[in-house]
Amino acid sequence: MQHATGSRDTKAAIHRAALDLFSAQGYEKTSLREIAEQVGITKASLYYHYSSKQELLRAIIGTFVDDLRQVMARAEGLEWSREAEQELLSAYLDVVVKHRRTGPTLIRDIGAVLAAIDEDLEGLIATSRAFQHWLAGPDSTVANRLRAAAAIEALSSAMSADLPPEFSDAEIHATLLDATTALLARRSG
Amino acid sequence: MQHATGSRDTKAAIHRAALDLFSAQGYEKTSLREIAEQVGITKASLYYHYSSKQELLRAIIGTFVDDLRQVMARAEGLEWSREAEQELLSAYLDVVVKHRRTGPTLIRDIGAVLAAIDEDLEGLIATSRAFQHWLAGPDSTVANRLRAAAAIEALSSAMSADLPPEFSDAEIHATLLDATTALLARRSG
DNA sequence: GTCTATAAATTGATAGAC
DNA sequence: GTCTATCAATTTATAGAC
Repeated sequence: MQHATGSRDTKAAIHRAALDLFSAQGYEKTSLREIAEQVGITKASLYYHYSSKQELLRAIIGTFVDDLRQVMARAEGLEWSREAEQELLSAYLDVVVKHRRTGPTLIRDIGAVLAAIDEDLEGLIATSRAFQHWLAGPDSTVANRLRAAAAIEALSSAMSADLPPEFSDAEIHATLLDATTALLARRSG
Repeated sequence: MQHATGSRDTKAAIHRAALDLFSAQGYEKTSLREIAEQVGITKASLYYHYSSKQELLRAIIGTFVDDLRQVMARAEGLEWSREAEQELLSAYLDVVVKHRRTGPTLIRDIGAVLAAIDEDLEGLIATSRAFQHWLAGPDSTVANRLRAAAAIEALSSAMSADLPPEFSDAEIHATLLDATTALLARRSG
């Protein structure tokens, strides 16, 4: 151990405190003073580890948005089939389950998140709409697009529902894939 | 017309601008300067119509949270049955569909909303958890509670999905009730 | 690596003229 | 009803000592 109480611990403690506070109060409403206070250091020390509030948010979000975007982008130009749909739903669930602890921050402060990671917002919205359209199936009526939107919302319950720790990621995955498939089976056309 | 360009118009314009900006950026990130600018008046004039930022938020939210709480509270002490479930899901959908235009603000800034309406947060969370537990059905396993959470998320897609105006409230209601029922039919036990 | 001190900007809100 | 002017508080961020 080179760092008994060294910089790694402090940096990790800041990360943890920020995740807790962002999840509980939201990004905008949480000040760096508050984070520093919880860690037991001053604001200035916090700036030694993270050069800005946005960089702290970036460290928390990690690759969540990019992972999600990549999965949705796989629908572009892909012909719809039940098999392809199962594959994409499963991949989407993999991402959501993997990052589910940072989910509340992502959902609640999507604006701040997108500003922080400097994603192409227009492109992301377009990709999201295209994915929803694809998930509506071969007959993409308004009702079927609404069912697709409901399905995507249902998948995101992996982030919002607080589940006991003994319920594994695999069980969450299987339960929500099954539930979403049943929902989508109601598509008409 | 007693008020050609009178106070009613300005107050309504403030309401509209605030709803737009809160929905697009969130409550915390939107300043009163920004709202006043969009309306074409000064902050001071805004304060003539609304005595605080919280009161402006209250005017936008209206009875949404209270309506939702009342529906969820109906599950307390009610024995579960398919018929009762359909009734409560339908009532829940009525509320969500009715208030769907203010949905984004409600979801994104739930903390600010609760602070503004001074609801009993503890009680609301308890009611929400109890409703989810009830919706899990007679065999309330962890998996079934997750399915219930997914169902509730699916219902809220009435707020997030942007649908063409010719798609009626009744159609949204019917589509989501059907989809959610199919999802819940996957409950085990 | 952490501190004190402070800068620079923005915010919600108020006083008072017109 | 709307304005100008301003207040008090808070925020993100930086400078420089230790």
